[in-house]
Amino acid sequence: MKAESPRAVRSSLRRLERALAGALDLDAVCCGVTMAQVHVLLAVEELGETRVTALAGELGLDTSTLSRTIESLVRAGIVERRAVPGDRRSLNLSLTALGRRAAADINRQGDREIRALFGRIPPEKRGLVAEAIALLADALAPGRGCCRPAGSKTQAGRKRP
Amino acid sequence: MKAESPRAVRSSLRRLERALAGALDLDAVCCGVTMAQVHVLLAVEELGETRVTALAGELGLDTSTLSRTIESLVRAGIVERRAVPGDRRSLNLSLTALGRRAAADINRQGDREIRALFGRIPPEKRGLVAEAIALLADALAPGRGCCRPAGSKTQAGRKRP
DNA sequence: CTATTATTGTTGCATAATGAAACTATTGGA
DNA sequence: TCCAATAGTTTCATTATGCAACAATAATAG
Repeated sequence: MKAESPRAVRSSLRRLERALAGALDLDAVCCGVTMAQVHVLLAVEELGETRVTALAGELGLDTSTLSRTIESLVRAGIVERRAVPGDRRSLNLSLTALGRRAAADINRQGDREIRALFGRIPPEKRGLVAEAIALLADALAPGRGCCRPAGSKTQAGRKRP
Repeated sequence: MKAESPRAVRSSLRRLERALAGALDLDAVCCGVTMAQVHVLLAVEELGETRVTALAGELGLDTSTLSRTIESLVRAGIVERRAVPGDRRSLNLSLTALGRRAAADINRQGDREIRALFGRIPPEKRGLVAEAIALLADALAPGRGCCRPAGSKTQAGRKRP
């Protein structure tokens, strides 16, 4: 089977998917925040000031999911919601001082893990892997959304008239 | 920032993680089974006859989680549990005819998506990306398990004497 | 200017996925 | 025989998530 046969690639991608969830996230989960919180926290750090809607687009999540995750980060004193002068519906999101410290901790820890990870990759392949990760992430990011699981017997959400 | 700086790599890996969950899984989710079911289904297909315990190790999941997912696949007529002659505790897992058809469908669909994905990657980079995926999956697979989220206020599980 | 429509974020409901501990049945020694 | 190890299942709690309904506000049509 050729190395880049779709089948082999998919098999590796599935392993990758599982391993990423269990490796990247857990680093941070150990630091007192959950997976979802880390994603949001670091996204806010990268984007600077944002809104719930922008963040939802960035992370590919529903605004309701984001709203709740942000609420938890606000309660934890990590994220700050500030009113936007011109529009009373919108809220600007930003990291608090505590949030910036948390981000720094998570980044330190995460960077360590990445170095450990790359330590398990042959030196002459490291550049290649780093480049491929970026290429893959770019190629995957655009296509999103498809349909919902068919296992659902009942529909979620309300139906009140 | 150098392309292979830990920070840049992590950023891409986070995007990759999200995108993978939203792309790979959803293919299959569209086919009437859930994410978790697809992982198990394809793992059983790849491994041939297995047990719950072996599968749990392979996928990095708890046996209780696997047990439930398998139960659902059995109810769906996709997986078969057969007694093992020498040991009445163990059960051999295998795909039914329906399961093999489901796997074939999922694989066809998945392969299409991989080809589409690679279509969005410059031709001269495709071999590199395929190789890197395998390298990464291998480097990530070993290290597993760490600790649990700190958000949990109460402990799960029973405490009955 | 008012009525309608769109946008922003939140809340209620349902579901999927998951781990840990307790439990059941069975097996293999000491 | 009695006890420890093993295989799988069940119970409970929790995180993460989406959809639909909602409230408040803004923007636009008439």
